[in-house]
Amino acid sequence: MDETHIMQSLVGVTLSRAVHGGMALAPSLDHQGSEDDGRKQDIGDILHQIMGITDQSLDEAQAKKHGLNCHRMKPALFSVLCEIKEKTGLSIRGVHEDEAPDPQLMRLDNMLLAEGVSGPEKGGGSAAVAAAAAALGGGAENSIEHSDYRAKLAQIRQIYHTELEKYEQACNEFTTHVMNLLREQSRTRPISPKEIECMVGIIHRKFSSIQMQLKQSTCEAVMILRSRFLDARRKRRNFSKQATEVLNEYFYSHLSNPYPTEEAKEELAKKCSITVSQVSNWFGNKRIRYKKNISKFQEEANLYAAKTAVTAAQAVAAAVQNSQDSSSPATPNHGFQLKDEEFQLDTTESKNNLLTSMFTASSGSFSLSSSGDMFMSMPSLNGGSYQRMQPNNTGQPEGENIHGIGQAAGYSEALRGHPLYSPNGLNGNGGWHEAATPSSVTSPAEAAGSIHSDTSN
DNA sequence: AATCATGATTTGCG
DNA sequence: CGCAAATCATGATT
Repeated sequence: MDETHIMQSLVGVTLSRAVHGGMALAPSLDHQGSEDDGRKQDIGDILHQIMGITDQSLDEAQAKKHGLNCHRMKPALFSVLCEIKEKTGLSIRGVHEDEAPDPQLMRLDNMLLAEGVSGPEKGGGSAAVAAAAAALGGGAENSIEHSDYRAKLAQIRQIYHTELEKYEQACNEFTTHVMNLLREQSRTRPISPKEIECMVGIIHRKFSSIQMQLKQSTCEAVMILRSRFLDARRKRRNFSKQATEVLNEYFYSHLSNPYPTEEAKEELAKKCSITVSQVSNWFGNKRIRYKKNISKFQEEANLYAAKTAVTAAQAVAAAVQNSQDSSSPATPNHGFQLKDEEFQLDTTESKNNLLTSMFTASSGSFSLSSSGDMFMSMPSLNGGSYQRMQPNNTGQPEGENIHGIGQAAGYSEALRGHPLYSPNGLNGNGGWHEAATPSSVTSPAEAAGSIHSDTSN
């Protein structure tokens, strides 16, 4: 509106100046199409005419202007204009000196900074990417997505900066032009420096609103990019083998109560480089799918139970130093061969210590309330935190104690197949294990027995 | 391409 | 809010 008007006059001024200053327009158009002389002649004629008109009108305008400036009534007119202006008092009207920070703009700025779009060239960006990666879970396997994400982010950043610079430049240019124009006009009408300042302020505000739009759309683009890359559902990745291993180990060793506490979830999440909610998801899925048909998971259960058992057995062996048994030379892992994986005893140390103390303290039966969870709770260093009694399974702990040997019952819960329960799940009351498989499990039962005897003696 | 496996989400309950 | 169950959606396998 106003600006366009100003712009037009501004263009007029600059053009007239350029022409008046002796800049020839002809040369730039002269050297094209040199083959057709007649036509060139025509063009030349037209050009001459145009130039003539321009010169003429310019001179005319200039003369008029000069005449006006030199008119004897001019000072009087000027003073009248000043008076009117002062009376109407529209000189410094609506000057927003307060420079409102605009919370929304601040928000956008902060976000862009956090996303690494603005701010330091690479540092912030990679940090944001790293955070995104952490949220996504998984360590090294999704580095491809990282680079993809980073590339796209860099692209956005590039566009953002280019546009921002363009706006900045355009703003400055325009401001300069307007200021020149106003200064020029101040000779014929009263314009105070304050007014020029005000005008500049208006221009800046206009441009900053455009900038905000840019920031807004950039933010939007980043959000879309983020959601696209972080929406795990769209790009589902299987957990790493090791993570599944850890989770399964926990699950099967806590089969009687596979509900990890918040702390346990955090621990598992850390171990598996996944998020806590992913751990929760995993256990949710696992529980439901295990329960749905246990037979399908029997093999897996045996495997992990065996693994735990052997792990424990090894630990026990190490602790006891084959001092007291020797009564059962049968090979400990007879019934279940560990397939291929080796299990890391990263916490063997603590386990050994604990087992040692257990054994040295008492060789009899341990009346630990939830011995079933014992062996897995050991490595977690915070011992009892995993033990959460399920109100429904009232019969369980005692049952294990009936067994007499806490350790054996502990790590071979799955192996035993819960012989103490009625086959078809005595608890239809909604508790875990209402459909526990009967002792069908079994084949490794002897193995459990062997270990049992191993350790108990 | 069918099918299964599996992680994530939605829905409904207490 | 945490869970179970149903469901969706994608990855892997055949």
